[in-house]
Amino acid sequence: MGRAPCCDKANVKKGPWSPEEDGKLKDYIDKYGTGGNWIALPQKIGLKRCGKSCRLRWLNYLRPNIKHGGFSEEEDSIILRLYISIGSRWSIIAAQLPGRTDNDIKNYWNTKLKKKMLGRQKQMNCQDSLTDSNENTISNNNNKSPQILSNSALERLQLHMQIQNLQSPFSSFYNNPILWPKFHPLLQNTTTIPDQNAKLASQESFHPLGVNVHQNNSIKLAEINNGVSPVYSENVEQSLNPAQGFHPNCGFSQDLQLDNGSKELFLVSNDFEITNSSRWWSEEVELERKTTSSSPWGSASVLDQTTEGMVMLQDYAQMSYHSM
DNA sequence: AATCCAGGCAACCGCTCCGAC
DNA sequence: TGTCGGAGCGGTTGCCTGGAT
Repeated sequence: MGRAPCCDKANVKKGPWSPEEDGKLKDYIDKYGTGGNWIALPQKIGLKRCGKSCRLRWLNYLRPNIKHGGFSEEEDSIILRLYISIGSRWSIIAAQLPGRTDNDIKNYWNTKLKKKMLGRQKQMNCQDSLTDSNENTISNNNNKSPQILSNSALERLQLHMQIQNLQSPFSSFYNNPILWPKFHPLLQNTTTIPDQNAKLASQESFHPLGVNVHQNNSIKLAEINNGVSPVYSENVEQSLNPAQGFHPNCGFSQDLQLDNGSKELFLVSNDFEITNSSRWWSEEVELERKTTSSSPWGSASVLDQTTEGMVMLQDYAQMSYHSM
């Protein structure tokens, strides 16, 4: 038995907003605010729109100081680093970019930035298949059978495979579905765990990388954000709270240490050499990386590529349970 | 000039969260 | 403590536009 719809679908207008509708909505909110009830708002104004639609229109388009398009390199790097760190939490990412909306950032990532970062993906897959046919059997199977996974899952899996390259000394170890069947992307669907807590609990025991990541190069997430201001907001802090669904310990409880006392998130990185075959970002980005004194990921030189990979893999672990 | 196709983006859908009762 | 309903979020859809053929 589903929920009652939030509005009368039959009598609600859909599709693009007209300038008149925009004007009505903006004028009303400028004068009276939203009144804390989006559902009732369209009736007050006389708009034949769903309240949710009004809210979306206001937040994404009519709200003052909204910026559209023209993302700067700095914004690119912030988006990239946050996506790697926390995944597709667009609202949290948007909170770090004044004037940007979550929808804008989401669209920008899906249409441009992601492609930029995955630019070398195909080429690298070809190289990998020549050098390590055994290890890439699963990857090749994915390429041949995209229907097995959704496009997004496949894409994340491809990113994941790149991270495995980053962790090359152990990749064949933890990529082995026999050793880690519960967490293998192609096998995890065969594992039935009744509730999310059980999934999270089971992930806590997954430490394939724990054997080599404990070194002393701690960084503060705040420093990732160009050292200007803490990258986390109250929302981020909330999202990092296991009770709120984000589990910082997903597979990496010893790598991610949440210090609630100081309200700073510490990540632990390790050092290793970046080679062409282990690089997952595009040629374009790599060129920039080599030609600039600071990291192309922004001024956060403390965020080495290893950390990028580590946190992205953690994020992948998150994705895994969401897709189950 | 007409058609096709891919990219970009606004908007919708359905789900979860969370506060009020 | 449980239920209800609004708010918020992320994924997805579908339309529009511009470039290629």
